[in-house]
Amino acid sequence: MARRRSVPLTEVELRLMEIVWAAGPATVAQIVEAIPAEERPAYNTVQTMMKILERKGYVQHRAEGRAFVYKAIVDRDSAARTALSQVVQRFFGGSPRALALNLVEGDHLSQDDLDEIRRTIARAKDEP
Amino acid sequence: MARRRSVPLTEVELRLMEIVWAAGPATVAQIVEAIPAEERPAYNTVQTMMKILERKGYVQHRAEGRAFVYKAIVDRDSAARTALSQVVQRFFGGSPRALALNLVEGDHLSQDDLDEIRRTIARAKDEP
DNA sequence: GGCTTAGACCGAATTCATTAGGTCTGCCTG
DNA sequence: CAGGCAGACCTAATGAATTCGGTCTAAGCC
Repeated sequence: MARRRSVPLTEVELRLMEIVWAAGPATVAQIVEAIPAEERPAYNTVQTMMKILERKGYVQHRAEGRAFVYKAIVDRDSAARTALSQVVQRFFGGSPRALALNLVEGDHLSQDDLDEIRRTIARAKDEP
Repeated sequence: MARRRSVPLTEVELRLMEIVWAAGPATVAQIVEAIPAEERPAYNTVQTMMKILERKGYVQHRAEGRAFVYKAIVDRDSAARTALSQVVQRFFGGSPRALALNLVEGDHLSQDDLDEIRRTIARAKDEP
């Protein structure tokens, strides 16, 4: 089995991935346009970042006319899971249970949140 | 109110913080010794990292004899909370509830885990 | 056919993380 | 008192992340 790279996404990389995840396959130009003008980086910057994201294994490109169309090959859920398990690994001894308990015990959640979680657990119990 | 820096901990930085959290205030020499010989970095490396951790606001030092004793000024729970809320912010739209539901709905948790979480929620309900 | 232009490619500059080598100084020991 | 040593300080080197400027090329236009 080949070694997975799975380098974590940095802030800017995530910003670009969000666009590709939301918009589907896109050219560099389209990605750039999707960024509000005030914070829009240079075309070349995005181009470089996409190349890095491809090296990291998050996207693939194919030539379409003269442009490259980049397509996500890691979905958002998967990236979220990776990021989350990083934290679980680093701060909760690799135990998602510890994290969940911490969430429930801390005051991150409202009573409504807790109720919904309880309902969800009850529901899950019925369909194993 | 002054602006907090709260830079996230990198992998190596966390490694050193774990030692300080576990052992309490320690000199650079003590921290170095707490690392298994096979993976032990140079004294100077640790010294530099501790200086960075101080700049980032995770530790403080006081001179004790000729050596600096570093003391954590951010506790582990706090760091965990920061790291976690990073992920919540980045991948769960800032909603801890979304994360909790994701955990419960995904197959990260065993039935036992879910039961315990439910019990914990029930318990929390009684002592608001 | 020459000009314009979009877009890929290359390389440079900056900043932070990580690792570590020298240097300097004051304390302790023979 | 000289030599050794611990430990702080400064500096450097490498590598990744970010940001772009320039260059080159091929397609389309006049």
